[in-house]
Amino acid sequence: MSNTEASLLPLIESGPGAGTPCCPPLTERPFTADEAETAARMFKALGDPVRLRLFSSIASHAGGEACVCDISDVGVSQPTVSHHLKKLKEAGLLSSERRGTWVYYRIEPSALAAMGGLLTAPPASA
Amino acid sequence: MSNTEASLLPLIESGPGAGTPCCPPLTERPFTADEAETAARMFKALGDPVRLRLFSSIASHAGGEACVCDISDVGVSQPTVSHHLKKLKEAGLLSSERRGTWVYYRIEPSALAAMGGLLTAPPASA
DNA sequence: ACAAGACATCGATGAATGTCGAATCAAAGG
DNA sequence: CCTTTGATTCGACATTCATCGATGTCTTGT
Repeated sequence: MSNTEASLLPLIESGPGAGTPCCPPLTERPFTADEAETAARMFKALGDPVRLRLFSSIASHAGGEACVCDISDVGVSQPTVSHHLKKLKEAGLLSSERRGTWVYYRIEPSALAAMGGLLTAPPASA
Repeated sequence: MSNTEASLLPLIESGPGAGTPCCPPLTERPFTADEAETAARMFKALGDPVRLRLFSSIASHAGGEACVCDISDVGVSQPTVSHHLKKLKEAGLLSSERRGTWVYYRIEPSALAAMGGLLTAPPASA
């Protein structure tokens, strides 16, 4: 009931205005403090080996989604897996949905695109 | 343990074989433990607001390089700036060179490309 | 109603991290 | 040689983080 996650600002807008990433490419101009704060949250979310394996497992799964039971074999305990999935969800990289007994996690494509946009840097055109 | 950094594996090959990134795209298949360990180091390096501002400042600077004195205005002390630049260098994202009084840091383009490659994910083709 | 399975939350703990001031090193100039 | 300026290293500290076992919640099947 405690909707703690509602207080977290979404890193990627999912409603109208979607497709407008949080920040320009890293090479375009120096980031402001706010932009850096926002973008760093996403990078930090993927800056852990366990989270990266979980994310990769889900992303490469059929349909871009997977149930927890299918990706829990990453060498850490079940509560730890749950903890990391929560972190990825809070960073806006995943969304979850319960279907019967199982909970399915799904990749948030816009977040993936936003991070790719930060690193896509063709400065030759300028 | 004097040469601590020498024990760190390079994240990006800079000799022959350059252009072969450390890992496939995140969406291609589940990462192995080793791949996750390698890729997570790069993401973690950019997972700090100060480091992200420093990196962005250098990347957007003319010539893709900048001296420390030009990018030290990020709200933290100068030793802290030096500390973060060292971290970025250890992650393979920057290289440094002393020219007279000043030290210049430069973006490592292959590292930027490698990270972009991880996030470049057109799963629609499958 | 009860038991079992899947997943989340809680509380604790050891390790890693970001930050600073002081000290140190390196180059340039008087 | 000594001082000044730019940058790194050192030592210390507070905070954050990853991890675990125990417990709680939700759903299904008996």
